[in-house]
Amino acid sequence: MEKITMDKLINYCKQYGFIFQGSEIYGGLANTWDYGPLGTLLKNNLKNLWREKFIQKRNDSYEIDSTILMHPRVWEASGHVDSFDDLKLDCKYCKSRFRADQLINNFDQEVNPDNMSIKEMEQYIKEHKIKCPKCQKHDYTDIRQFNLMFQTLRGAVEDSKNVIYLRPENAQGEYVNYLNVLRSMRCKIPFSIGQMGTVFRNEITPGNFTFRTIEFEQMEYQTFCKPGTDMEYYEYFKQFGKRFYIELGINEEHLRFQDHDKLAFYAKAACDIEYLFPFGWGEINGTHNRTDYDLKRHEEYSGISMSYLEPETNEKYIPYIVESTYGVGRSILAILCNAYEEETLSDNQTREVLHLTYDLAPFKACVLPLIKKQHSEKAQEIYNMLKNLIMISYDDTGSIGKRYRRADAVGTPYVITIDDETICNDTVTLRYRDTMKQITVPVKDLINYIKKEL
RNA sequence: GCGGAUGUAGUUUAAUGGUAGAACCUCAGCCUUCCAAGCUGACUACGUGGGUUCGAUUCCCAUCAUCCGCUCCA
Repeated sequence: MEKITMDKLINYCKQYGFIFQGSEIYGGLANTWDYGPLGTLLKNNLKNLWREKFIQKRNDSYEIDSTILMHPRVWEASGHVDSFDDLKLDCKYCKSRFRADQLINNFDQEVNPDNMSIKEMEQYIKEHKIKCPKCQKHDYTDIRQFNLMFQTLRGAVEDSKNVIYLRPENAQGEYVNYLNVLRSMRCKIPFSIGQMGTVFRNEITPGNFTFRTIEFEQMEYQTFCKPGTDMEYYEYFKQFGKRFYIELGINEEHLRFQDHDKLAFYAKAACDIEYLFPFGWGEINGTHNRTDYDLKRHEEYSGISMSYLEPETNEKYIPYIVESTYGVGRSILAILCNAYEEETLSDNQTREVLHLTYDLAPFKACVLPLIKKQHSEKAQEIYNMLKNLIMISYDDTGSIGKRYRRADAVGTPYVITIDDETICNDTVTLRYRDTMKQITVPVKDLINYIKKEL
C-alpha cells in the first residue's frame, strides 16, 4: 500500500469532486478551499455522525446554532481582542519581527506604550533610535496591526465604533447562551452544549491543503460541570474523542495524544488528538479545561450572574467548562488520508480505492446497467426505487470494469449491476468494494444486503 | 511576513520571439453479458496585469497561487 502524498490527494480531491481550490478561476484565494458535491456529502455525513454520538446518544446534551457576528464586548470579555490585537513591526535589515510596545518598554520601562497611538509609537521609536535587539540596526517597517480576528463594519457609515468581528471560535456562542439553555431545557449540572459552525482566523501561515484555512468549521462540545469534577471530564473527553475517530475508521496507530506545555490564557489543561498526516502529526481535536474563566469574564463584562445554584445542596458556584473541539476540515482530511489506497490487484493492475465506512461514504451504492442499450430501463427503475431509501449514484458510461473502478475511487461500498437475469428473474449482482466479492440477490431483498459486509 | 523554486487542457507533460503537440481523463457514437479492452469522433491550455517588441506562452516587472525552508500560531 502506497503512502499518499499531499499533491496526489489534492489532485484526487479535485478530480472526483471532493475539494476544489477557493475562487479558482480568479487564480485562487490563499487558504480557502471549497467542498464539491462528494466532499459536501462526506462532510455532512461526518457532521451527522458527530451529532448522533455527541447530542443524540449522550444524556443532557443540547445542540445550538449561534450567530457568527456577536456583540464586540463578547470578544473583549473572552480576551480575544487584547491577546490578538498586537502591533508589530519588522526590522528591515535582519527581518525579525517585534511587538512595538515591547520594543518601547524594553528601551525605557518608565514609558507606557499602552497610551500611545500607532503614530506616536512609530515616532517614539524613530526619535529614540531604538535599535533592533537582534542586529542592532535601526531600520524598521511601519507598525502594522496583527489580529487573528477578521473584522467587518456594521452600518453604512465607516466608523471605528462600528467594528464587529467574525467569530474566531464558536465557544462564546455556547457561553453567552449558557443561561438560556440552562433555563429552557431545565438543565442540571453537569450538562453539555454542542455546536457546529464556521469560524474565521486571519492566519498568516500557508496551510497544507485544507489543514490550515482562514475559514473553517468546528464541531464543539462544551460540558458545564461542578468545580473539582473538571479534570475527570477532561480525561473522559480525551478518550471519548479518540474512540470517535476510531469509529470513523481511522487507523489507531496514526492517532496520538499531545499535551500542551504552553497553555492558552483560558486553559488549565489542554490536550490535542493528532493524526499522522503525510506532512507529519497535526491536531484534529483539542480538549481544554477552560475552568470558570469564560463565564467569570462574561459575568464581569455583562453584569449578569453566571452562577448555578445546586438544588440539593443549595451550593452556588460558577461552573467549570471542559471543551472538546473537532476540526471538521481537518477531520475530513484525516479521513481522506486514512481511506485512500492505490491498490495493486492480483493481476498486477491497480485501482484507486477509498476505504470509507458505510456511514461516511458519499454514495452508499451505485447502479450500473451491464449493457447500456439493453439494461438501462430496468436499471433506472431500480435506481429510482433505491434513491428514496439511500444516497445512491448511477453510471452508464464506459465499460463495466471502468464503472466499478470509478465507484471504488469515491468510496462507494456497493455496486449493483443490472443484467438479463434482472429482467428475467429479478435478481441483481451485488458487489462489495473492499473484498470485491459479488453475490446474486433478489431485487426485493436488495436493501437488506446493503450495509452488511460481504 | 521573509528567503528559494515553480506556473502550458481536468491531470501529467512537449515545443517555440511569429499564439501550441501528445498521453491519460471526460463526453458522444459503434462494439461489448461483470473489473480501467478496442475503434471513430468531440471538448478543453500558455495563472493574471503591465512593459519591451512589428509581434510575447517564450524576455523583463508586478501580482496571484502552489511547493520547500524559516517565522508565526488558541
